Amino acid sequence: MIDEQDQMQDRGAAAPLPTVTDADDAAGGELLRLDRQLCFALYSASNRITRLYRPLLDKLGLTYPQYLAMLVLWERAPRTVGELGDALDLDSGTLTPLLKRMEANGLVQRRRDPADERRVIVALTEAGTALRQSALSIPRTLACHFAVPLDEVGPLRDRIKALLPPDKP
Amino acid sequence: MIDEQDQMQDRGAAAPLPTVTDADDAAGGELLRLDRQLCFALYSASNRITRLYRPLLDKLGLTYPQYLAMLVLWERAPRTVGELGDALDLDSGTLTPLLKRMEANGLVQRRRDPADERRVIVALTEAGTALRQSALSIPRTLACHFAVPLDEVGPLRDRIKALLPPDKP
DNA sequence: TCATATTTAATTGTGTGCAATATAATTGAG
DNA sequence: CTCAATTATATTGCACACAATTAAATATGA
Repeated sequence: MIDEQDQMQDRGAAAPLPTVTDADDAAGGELLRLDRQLCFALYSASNRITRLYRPLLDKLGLTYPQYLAMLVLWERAPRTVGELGDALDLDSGTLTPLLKRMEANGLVQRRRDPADERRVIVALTEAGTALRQSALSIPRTLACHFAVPLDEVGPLRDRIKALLPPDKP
Repeated sequence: MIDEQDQMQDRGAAAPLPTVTDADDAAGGELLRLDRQLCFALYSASNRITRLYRPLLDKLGLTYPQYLAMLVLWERAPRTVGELGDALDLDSGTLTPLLKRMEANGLVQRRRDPADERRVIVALTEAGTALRQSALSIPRTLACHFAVPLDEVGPLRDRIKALLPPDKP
């Protein structure tokens, strides 16, 4: 009853979304609304987080993707470009120039693997290893910006990780 | 007891993360692990979704950010560049060239607002309006890739949207 | 009114992302 | 053993993102 009345009210008044009709809805029209997009929520949140990291990472001389690469290398180094790409889900077209910039900044060293000259081994320099100390406070600093209870961050992260299966089988 | 034994076991064996110690953990060291990063989950999921959209959007002659701009314009057009930027959380440095490419492709028209020459009004062309029909099937097609029950997509999306407050107050 | 401040886009420069392609090294079938 | 696939990385070209700056138009206040 109430629902039907509300619907008729919406039709009767000037439609805020003139392209949306019953047939349109059946075809998927209302699924095109921006506020219904999970993908836009992810895209927008990712952009926003990168902006939050920037002032912190500027002090370390890192960009956000470079910071992610350092996280991987701080866990285990040296690694090949391919291993780094697997960990970060990035290809060589992204990583090669990124790693060259990091090498120019003295954080990593790149060299061919003598055992297989196709591979390039990425190792941390002294400066790269030492930089980890300056990064220790970053996760907690950033978490202060989250408008969600801390105990919900873990479950939310795992939900997002479960959303899409790996695409390089 | 068991916890302490486990810890000592970890110490005794070759440490998989040699930089991680008690003092390090206290300082936030384990928070640097990539698999603990909410931000990387978002970053990676966003990249992956863009790759999933690409083959679908190629058929419409759109990139993923261009598709998002079209979603906004399909809901209400014309709009100014600023309104588009508010909706998408993007600035003119991103939107101006993006909209120029869309104009070159015949999807939108850009013109100065006669009432305020600072503003640029972005309107849909016939082709831009018509393209919506071809996009109707996209959300459902993409949802098939989600490894999460459909009734959890909405709550997950709202959780992500609530994570970070708007940064342009 | 008129100089100053604010607003709105555009421009510039750097750093990603990624498809497509290229190149060089290694593997493997015959 | 050899040469055609395969593998690992690099290169090229295009399209974002965004900080910083510029430029033009409008609003504002003394």
